[in-house]
Amino acid sequence: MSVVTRFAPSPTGYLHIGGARTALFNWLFARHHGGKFLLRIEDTDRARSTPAAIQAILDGMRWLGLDWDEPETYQSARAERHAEVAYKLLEQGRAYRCYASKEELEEMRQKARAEGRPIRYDGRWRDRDPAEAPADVTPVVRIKMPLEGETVIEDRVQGQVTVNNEQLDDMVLLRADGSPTYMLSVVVDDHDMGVTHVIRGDDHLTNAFRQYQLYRAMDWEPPVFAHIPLIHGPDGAKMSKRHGAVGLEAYREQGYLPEALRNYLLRLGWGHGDVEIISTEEAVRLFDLDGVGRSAARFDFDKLANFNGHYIREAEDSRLTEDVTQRLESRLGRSVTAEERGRLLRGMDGLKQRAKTLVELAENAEFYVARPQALTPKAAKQLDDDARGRLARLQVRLDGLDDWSETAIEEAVRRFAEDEDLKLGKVAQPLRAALTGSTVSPGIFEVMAVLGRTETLARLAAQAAPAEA
RNA sequence: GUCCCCAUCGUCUAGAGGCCUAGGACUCCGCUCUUUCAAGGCGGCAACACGGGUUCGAAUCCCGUUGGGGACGCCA
Repeated sequence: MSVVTRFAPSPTGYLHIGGARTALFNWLFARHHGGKFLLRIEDTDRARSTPAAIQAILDGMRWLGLDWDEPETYQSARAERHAEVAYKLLEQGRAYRCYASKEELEEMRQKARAEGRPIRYDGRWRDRDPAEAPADVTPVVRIKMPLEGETVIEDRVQGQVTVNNEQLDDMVLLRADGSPTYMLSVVVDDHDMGVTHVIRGDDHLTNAFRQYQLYRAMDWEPPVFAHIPLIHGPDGAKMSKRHGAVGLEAYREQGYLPEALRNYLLRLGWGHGDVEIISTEEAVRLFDLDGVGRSAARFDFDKLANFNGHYIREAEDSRLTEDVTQRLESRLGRSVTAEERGRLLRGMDGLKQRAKTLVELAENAEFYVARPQALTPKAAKQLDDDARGRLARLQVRLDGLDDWSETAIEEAVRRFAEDEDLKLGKVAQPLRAALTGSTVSPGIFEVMAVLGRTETLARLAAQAAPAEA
């Protein structure tokens, strides 16, 4: 049997981090087994689903590199088929019309809560004669759940999970307006789409019992269920706005690389021995449900940042330059010239060793594009009168340098330091401050080479003491 | 309240009865390299929630307690 998995987000918010991981696991599982990965938008909540949210999901999936195999399905387009299934159940006597009003149901719940009883529909119309139906209530269709026995699910992650059938009430399949409920829709869609493995968040575990019974009522073979634990925020509570990034696009803006997020998300709740850094190709090869843990995981931005730094270091300079250029342009409010872009590209290798996010990378790269406006406090400290005098003398030396290669520059500066009987740091730090406006940067000789002779000398002149008398 | 699930360093995890004086990664702290900062290398702090069993032997199996999470909609 070929594997078919699916990711079925509801477009009521945005694609959040938990959803992204669920999507990733489904994608990996399908790819690992050479099966299909499908995307289904559960937009049946007409009131809350928005086009913007659908777009955010699609964009997020693409950005994360999770490609789906067929055009995505929109659940709302399949309402007729869902209803058809419900009517069939009705014909077979496996479902019935319920005329209980909303007020009546609310009262039922209140009472149950007050008496400390389970909050469930009591099946009052299950065997009642439809002739008794009130004329002013349009009925809903409810499924007849088994009254006794138990429902057992062999969950691929949680193991054997059992519930007493008394716990399962007769859920609504079709609303009064004839539209299908989520419970009906998922089951019908998963069945019709040929989904073999339902991999989803833990929060659906109790739904699985109900859905399992629906499959049985239709005489369909239930899929394999795998309920993966939820992701919590650093404080142990459910991930929410308070925890910073909400939608996937926020992670993108904050400068995380998709491959880094993929790797990090993979390691949240899945393990394979001691390996931490796992390329996507490797992940496809190694991933299986056996490695999925059963307890909830907390999201740790520090570790994500660490992974991100790793992938930034591994990324192509041209790709990083492209991204950084865009970030700098919006930061500077002007376009980056070809020459400046060339500096970014040449300086990228040195730059990328020192950044954990693309935002940081762009910040650190800014001096290559724009002359430092204000010195950082520490940099200002480096440029005392002594240092400025030193720079002036160095400037003269550099001015006469024919070969502007990194090695030639280094040689010249080192010799200068020797001649002045100074440690290299005494020359390098003021130099760094003058050239970058900061005390932190890539290797200073590399910076000089990348900046070029003209620009370097110009920046030096701006900070050096006026020529000695 | 009822039901379901979970429980190893601060965090993510390895561990499927003896290999565990519990391993790795992130964080933090030293040292090292060094023109700064990173990265790297070396070292350090730090955990089997608790109580009962089962067994020659339990982090690993069973039961309970505690703690955490989730679900109880004509939302998905």
